[in-house]
Amino acid sequence: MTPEQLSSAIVDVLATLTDEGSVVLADGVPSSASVERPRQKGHGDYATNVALQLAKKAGTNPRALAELVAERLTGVEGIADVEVAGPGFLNISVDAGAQGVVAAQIVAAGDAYGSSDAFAGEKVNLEFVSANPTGPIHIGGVRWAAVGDALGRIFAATGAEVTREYYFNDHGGQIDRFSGSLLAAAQGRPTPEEGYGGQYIHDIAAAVVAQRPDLLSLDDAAAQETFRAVGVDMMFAEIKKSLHDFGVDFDVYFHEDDLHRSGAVTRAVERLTELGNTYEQDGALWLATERFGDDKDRVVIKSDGTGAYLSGDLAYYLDKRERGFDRCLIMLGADHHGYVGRMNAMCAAFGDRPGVNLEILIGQMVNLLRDGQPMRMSKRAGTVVTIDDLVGAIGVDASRYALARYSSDSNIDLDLDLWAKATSDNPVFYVQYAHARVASILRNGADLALVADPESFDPALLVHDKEGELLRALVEFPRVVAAAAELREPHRVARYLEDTAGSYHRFYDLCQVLPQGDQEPSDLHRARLMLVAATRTVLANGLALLGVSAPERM
RNA sequence: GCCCCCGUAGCUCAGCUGGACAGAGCAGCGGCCUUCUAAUCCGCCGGUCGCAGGUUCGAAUCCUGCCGGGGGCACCA
Repeated sequence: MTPEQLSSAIVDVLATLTDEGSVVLADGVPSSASVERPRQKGHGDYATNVALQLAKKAGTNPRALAELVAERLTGVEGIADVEVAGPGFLNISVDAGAQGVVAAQIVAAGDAYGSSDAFAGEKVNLEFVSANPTGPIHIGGVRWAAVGDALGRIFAATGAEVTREYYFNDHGGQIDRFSGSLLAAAQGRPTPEEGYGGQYIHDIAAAVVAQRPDLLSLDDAAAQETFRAVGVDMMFAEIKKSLHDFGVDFDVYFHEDDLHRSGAVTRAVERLTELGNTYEQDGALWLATERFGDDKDRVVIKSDGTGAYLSGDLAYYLDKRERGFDRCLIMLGADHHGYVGRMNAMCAAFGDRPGVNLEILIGQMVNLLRDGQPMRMSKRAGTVVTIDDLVGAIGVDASRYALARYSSDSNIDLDLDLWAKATSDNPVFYVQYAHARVASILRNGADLALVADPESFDPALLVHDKEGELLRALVEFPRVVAAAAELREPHRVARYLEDTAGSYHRFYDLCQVLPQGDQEPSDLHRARLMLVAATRTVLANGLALLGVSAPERM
């Protein structure tokens, strides 16, 4: 018996009561009832507040309505007990057998367990990281690499068709500053004002020179052009490799420069002009974003005739829509939150719906702590912490887990010393250890010729407190995944896994799974083995959604 | 000045989109290993949910105003 089944059982009872006239609901019978795991022990396996929510519409008091529902619900198969409590809660206890059968269902579903069709048929475009190719990816970009990729996996699990995109800003002035910095480094001059410093600039400059030895005999303009052409590609290859090593690969690397060269920018601007949303002033072309909720109007074509940064975004958005994406999500750091207003306004100016067709997610800043002290970062001094630094310090699994474990709304302080530890302080180890323990039992069981077998599985034997607790945790998984997709909050999966790992560890502590010594395997051993196998399915599937490995041994 | 995010136990954070006496991990104190991996488990200690109003049968959760922290307010990208 799952919470979903319980919900429809409650709805059925309400329908029956309505049909026979003992209850009259103003808005009719709801399509579902909220079913939750109570926090408090002694409040049953599940609790629902339907009576509290419907009492007013039924023109009665909550407890009276609850009593009516409880009476009918008690007779439903699989439900062991129903109590009315407090102001009108229904506390429901489920039959061990009805609860236990889900273990076999989870094992049968395997990799697909947790998936749903909540977003079936939707084409979702996820744009994230999109760091400028002027340096390695720093810590802020890494947060989105972890969170964005996890979100992509979660969306895919809910049936969406997901495309991951990286917008490659290879058009504007920062590329000039980058190539200028390479040239200066190659010539042994100091980093130009507004340029990029750091060891990587020297490394790339040297690599470019090695590839093009003739370079230094060219005049500065030609040399810089070569540094641009070759250096940007090298930088980009390095970024791609770092991301790949991090377990993140994009389906599309979109070049801003292409939008300008192909005329896509011109077309997008023309479209907005046809819609009456642009005007000329001071020699520039403006987009009237203020009428769509932005603070003020924005320049699209600068007075020198070149496109402002926004012009690329316009064209890029239009391009995504023309490629058939219903939902375009863009993930940005908090330092870009000023963009949200104009981007949403731009979306509306095209006649689309902001928040639906275009959704901008803002992630707050990440600080790193070492020895309890914040690490100072400076782009000019080249003391930026990069993706490779982070992975080098704590590894891919801990990096991804640590970054995906917190709400993106919070700025976070990551203690590198903690996340590097292989101890229980470190949440990723807690979860992975649970998986390793599961794997170990399954291995040992196999040695005894014991496997989780649906034929011999008797779910009614799983009557222990900790078995029930674990089963109820496992059953939550699909709801958690769906909520994580709906709310764009991958951290819910991580928190859920910690909770479930805890339930497993407690079960493990009190319930012996395998026969000991010369003991003959009993049906209880087999039933518990099925529960363990189901736990493996959930932990492995959950970790996979976060892009974190599920080790067989630790 | 305006905009966005945050403010919950000593620390780091959850809190199922308003529900029952506020949760977890760590830190502190105290327990359990001849038995499936003790990186686990159990108990104790610990909170005016920043402050003040409001909405509600019910508020950490919604609204308003303050206070504190972080990040932004270019014809840069």
